[in-house]
Amino acid sequence: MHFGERIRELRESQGLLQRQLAANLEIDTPMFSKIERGERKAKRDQVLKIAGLLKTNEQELLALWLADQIKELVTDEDQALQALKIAEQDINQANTK
Amino acid sequence: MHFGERIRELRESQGLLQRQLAANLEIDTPMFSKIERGERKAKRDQVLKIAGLLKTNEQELLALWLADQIKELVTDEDQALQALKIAEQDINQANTK
DNA sequence: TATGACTTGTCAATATTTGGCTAATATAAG
DNA sequence: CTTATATTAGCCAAATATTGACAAGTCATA
Repeated sequence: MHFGERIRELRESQGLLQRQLAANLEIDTPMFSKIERGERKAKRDQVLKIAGLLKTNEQELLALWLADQIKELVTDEDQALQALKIAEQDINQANTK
Repeated sequence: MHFGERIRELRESQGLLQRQLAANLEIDTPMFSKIERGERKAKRDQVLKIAGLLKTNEQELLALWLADQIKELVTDEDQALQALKIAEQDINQANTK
């Protein structure tokens, strides 16, 4: 489940149209469509606005949005999983220190 | 241990100078210095060249280089670890499918 | 002081990202 | 079949980020 899929689910379950959310984000409908399909990446502040508009958890959407970017970064890399492990260790290290 | 630290270790243990490696990469010494200190990010093909010049494992360096970028992407995000988990799951999913 | 290795700060060139526009497609109603 | 509305596709310009070069600085040592 990527970010776009999730916001589409939420949007449709609430009977909202792309153009309504797009208007609130001050972008046009084609751009919003691209974000939902994962063709374009939302900006961080757009994620927060979307969470507000869809009355959902900011944390969940931010996590999906970040995960999309991580996946994008490591796709086609043989060392993808190894790199994730290293990053995780380093972050944990930093947190406990 | 980030990418720059590792290549500095390797370079110094082999008695090489920044300007020697920089010349081989066709960048100037200040740029190489910045890469070692993590102030600038190497490009992927530079990572491979560096591995060759330092006679070391491409995989190890690529993993560190990717990990740096992942960390950069998620620093200051509360959902960093959660996002890493999601990305890991999705990648494993894709691999087994 | 003088030299060599490395670092810092700034700038221009380049590349990437973002968003808007127009047109195309799909779906549903009359 | 036509119309109306929603969504998607493709292209282009504006904004932003990245890359590398250059000049000047620090630091250590002879």
